[in-house]
Amino acid sequence: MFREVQSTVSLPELEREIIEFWRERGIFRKSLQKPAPEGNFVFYEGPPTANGKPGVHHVISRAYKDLFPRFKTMQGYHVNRKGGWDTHGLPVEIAIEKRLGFTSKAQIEEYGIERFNELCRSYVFENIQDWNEMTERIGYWLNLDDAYITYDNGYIESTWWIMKQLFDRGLLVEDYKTTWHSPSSNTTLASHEVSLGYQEDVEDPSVFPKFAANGQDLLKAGVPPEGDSPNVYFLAWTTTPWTLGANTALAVKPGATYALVQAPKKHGQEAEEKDLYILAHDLVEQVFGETGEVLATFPGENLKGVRYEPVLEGQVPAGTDMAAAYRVILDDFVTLDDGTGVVHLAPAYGDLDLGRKHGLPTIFSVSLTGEVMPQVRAPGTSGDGPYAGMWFKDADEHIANDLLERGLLYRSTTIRHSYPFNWRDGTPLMNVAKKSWYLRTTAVKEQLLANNERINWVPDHIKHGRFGKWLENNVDWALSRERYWGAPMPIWESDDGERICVGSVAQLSELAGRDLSDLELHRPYVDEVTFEKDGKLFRRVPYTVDVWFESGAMPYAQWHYRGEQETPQAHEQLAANFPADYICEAVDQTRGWFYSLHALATLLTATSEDGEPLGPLAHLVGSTPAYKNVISLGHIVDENGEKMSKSKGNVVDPWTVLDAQGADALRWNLYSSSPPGATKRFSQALVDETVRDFFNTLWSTYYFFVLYANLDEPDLAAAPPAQERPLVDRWLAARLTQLVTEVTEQLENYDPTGATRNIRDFVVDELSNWYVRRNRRRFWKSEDDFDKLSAYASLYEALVTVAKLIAPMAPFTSDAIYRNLVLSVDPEAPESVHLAHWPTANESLIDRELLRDMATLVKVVELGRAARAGSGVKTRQPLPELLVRVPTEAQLEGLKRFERELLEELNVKSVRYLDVTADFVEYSIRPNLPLVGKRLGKKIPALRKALEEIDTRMVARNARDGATTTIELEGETFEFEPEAFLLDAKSPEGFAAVEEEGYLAAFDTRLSPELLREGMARDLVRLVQNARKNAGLEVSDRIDLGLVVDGELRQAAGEHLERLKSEVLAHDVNFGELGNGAYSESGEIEGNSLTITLKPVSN
RNA sequence: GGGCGAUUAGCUCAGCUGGUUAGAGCGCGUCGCUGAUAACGACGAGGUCGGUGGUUCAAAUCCACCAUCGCCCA
Repeated sequence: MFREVQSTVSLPELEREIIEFWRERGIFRKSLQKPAPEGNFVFYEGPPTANGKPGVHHVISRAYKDLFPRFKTMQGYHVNRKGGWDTHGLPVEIAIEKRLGFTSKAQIEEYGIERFNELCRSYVFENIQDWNEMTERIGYWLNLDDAYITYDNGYIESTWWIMKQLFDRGLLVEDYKTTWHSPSSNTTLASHEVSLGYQEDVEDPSVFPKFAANGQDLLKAGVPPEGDSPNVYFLAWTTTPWTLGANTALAVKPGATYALVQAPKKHGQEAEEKDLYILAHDLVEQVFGETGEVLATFPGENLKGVRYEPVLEGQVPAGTDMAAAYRVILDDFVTLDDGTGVVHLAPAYGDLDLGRKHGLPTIFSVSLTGEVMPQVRAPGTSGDGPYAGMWFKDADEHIANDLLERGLLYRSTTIRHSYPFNWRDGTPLMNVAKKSWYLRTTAVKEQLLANNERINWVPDHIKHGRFGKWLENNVDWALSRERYWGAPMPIWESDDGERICVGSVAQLSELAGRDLSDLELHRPYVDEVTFEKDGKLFRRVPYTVDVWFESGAMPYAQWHYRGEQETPQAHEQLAANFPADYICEAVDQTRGWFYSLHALATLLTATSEDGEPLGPLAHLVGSTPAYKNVISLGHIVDENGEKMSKSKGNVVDPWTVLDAQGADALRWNLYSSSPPGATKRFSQALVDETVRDFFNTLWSTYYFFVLYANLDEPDLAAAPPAQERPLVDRWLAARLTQLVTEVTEQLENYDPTGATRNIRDFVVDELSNWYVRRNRRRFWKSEDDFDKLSAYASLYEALVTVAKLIAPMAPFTSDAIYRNLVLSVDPEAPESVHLAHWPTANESLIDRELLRDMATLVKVVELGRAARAGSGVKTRQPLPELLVRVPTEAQLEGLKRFERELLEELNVKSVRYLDVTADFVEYSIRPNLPLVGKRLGKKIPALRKALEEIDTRMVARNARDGATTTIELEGETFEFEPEAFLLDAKSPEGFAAVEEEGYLAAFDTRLSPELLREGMARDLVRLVQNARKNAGLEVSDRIDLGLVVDGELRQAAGEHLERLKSEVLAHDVNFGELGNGAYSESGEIEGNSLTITLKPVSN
């Protein structure tokens, strides 16, 4: 009937069979083609780069990605899972540079961009085979045949189209940008390259330049003129003297107190002349020690706008308006922790954003190759300055010395701090403003925030935390890169600065006057395309585009979408696949892909306040974020909470786990061990525990069913409807229904942790260790066909439903169970669980009272087991009577429905139900705090005291009768409903009893000879069963049994002969030995020795 | 330096809007049970709920500060 099932299973082996089956029968393809009455569920694959071997962290994100498309497919959605590969970017270039032994960009150009990019192109798919194998092995269904690849011409052309849209709206502009620049190789470094090169404990100058304040302005500012000295200086502090020529402002802190101080002209020359200084009052002592005398104090605000003299001039670009320069500004970024509280600002070298904020001009002191410019000289002098051409770090000392000499430096010393260096050649970096192309995301900041409100973040704190804060502090997106292996920026420029942004190959062909449809859109080929327009020659700007822009363009570029040039079908395709219903990546993508998708979608779908389309996609899809639900995964660490890294040797290779425990166990462990956003501790041991705890239990339940169903061949189609089955079956149906409802809701809320834990508890605790254990006799013993068929049908339905519920999480095991159970009964059913429909809950099966009563039974059984253990009487020995008390009358009545289960489970002959006020039960009473706490407030301690002295039996009676109890507390009278109190029943004297929260179970342990003999009979059964097992018999084999027993034991065996025979499937029982090669073994029961002989007989 | 998150038993984790005696699984010990289960059941050992202070009749839970770890940014 069903395919035979082994009692233990090798999941990895099973999974390989299922993979083979999926492949042969094209199950994934069929899941895409099956009817989708619910429409599209859109999933976006965040593209990985296939250059390295995939690790556990890749497995985890793919496991989470896979779950929801499977779930939604079963719910009747169509889920197109287009794969994708990220191919461009600096890490690829660096890998190639490393292979070629290059340390600078010049070497790349010398080698040839064409050859270099060719190496990059082949490198990015170096490990594609490993990726594909891993993807298939873990059951990640993704359409890899039709994957998008970011280096494809079509993909690049789509990014061009997007850039043109933004350029035309004035959102793609060129401006200065602060970058970490390596003057040794004249290159901007990417942020992660910068962090590679940070060095601790670097010695740098620490100088205190003196900027002469304008006396008139000071007067106006209310700073009192003091003494004879005409010179009042702002005392600043800097570690980069080479930037002093680029100074255009000084900043002070609003709200802070500043001081006018008289102190020596130079540090360490106390006896000499004094100067007047302005600095933060809090820092006077730190700077001057005992040598400074505070003459006056005033708020920092007073200093706003005061002019001062620069100590060095710099190179002023043509057209720069210097009117705003050399004044004091106010800004909260100024700190009073170190320095002087007066900050020297050089917008060109690190303070660009502050400069913008305060409208300061940007002037320069050092070239991009690290040489000091000739314009750097003392004000009022002319000709090339004394530092012209000097390496900028070498100039520091000369500048400091000259300023000391000119009386414009109070002190020159050194400090140790961390500073970034070029990670390749160890030369210092410069923080410098360079021209760069920006995407003006700040122009749509409000829409970015508004769209974020429409996204469901898991975990939810990301929404207003990490992501929301990032959006609130949004700065324009620096888009251009001075690199080679990337999508080229489609901007062509004439010598006089006219720019054309090209939106398609067709447009470029038109401009160039030749057909470029075969043009390879990478450097260097695209650089070779120039054209003339209006008599001017246009060349492409030398930049590539930030790879994050490409990834963010994926919703459009994966279809090679190019807006207005497209057919209606192409528009439809885009609209049907945008926005995403679900995406999932690790938390580090918050400012990566999560942001790039969000920013581009917001820009492209923007509408004006009155709903007019601004972005080119607004008319298609309206204003929308790029995704509606997003899971941001925590990172994975080893079992000690440490980051996995090769150097620590704690990296777990996914294949060791996949080969030993299998993909389902790995997936299930990932989903259930902690919520998606949590940092995950991971070890193979934990996955192994998942196998033992969940999969083995599920499998043995399934094995049990198949084993007995194949013996009995029940006609499942003829089973009575669930409502008409025995109580315990109806209970199982009710719990199963609840489970379906809950799991569906949990998955719809993107809570795989809750769903997997919920299913695990049902399968292990309720299905296996309660239902099957309690009911197993019904499967192999029942003479009652109705009862037996009900049991088979109930277990069958539970197993099939569980197989469907776990299908999205454990796609292999679920399919193996489903296929055997369902297709053996109904060959017309879908051939894979992944083509089946998600279970629906029939709420009418949820019988609340039944659920409550079973819960009561379980509780009483638990207490009963504890009481039996405490009684010293072994469980096999029947006891005469069980005494039970439960908190309410309703529960008591309900429990009576399960009396048979109670008697069997606790091996007891009868049960006595105690009235809730039964005389020999003592009570203690506690307040039900959640209920009365708020009402009583400060009177709680008084109530506790009152309850110690109250007549507990009266309260118990009131509870039974539903009457209120009146208690006076501190002069005030309170009426308490029965629920206001919790009654704990105390164990009666002389009984083996256990009580908890108003439940009580007690045993009468007086044993009669009859009961003792029954206990012996059960011992006998157990020994015979053991002997059967030792003899290597099958469960269903029938035997002839020979018993050599004496005395009490002989009598016990005689009295319970029929039971013995049926329990051990004995055809015949002889009191004597069976000869002729019968299996034989000896044992002992209660001091009586015995010999068991048995041999199988044919049925 | 800033932002976000975490910190509960030896390990992995639950603990909802403050409220009964802080729980589960694994591991450990003792006992029991077993012809579906590499299981199961009972009992036990194991916790200053990261620390300090505060609010409250009542704090693992709320507030403040601090510490450690992780991620992101500077």
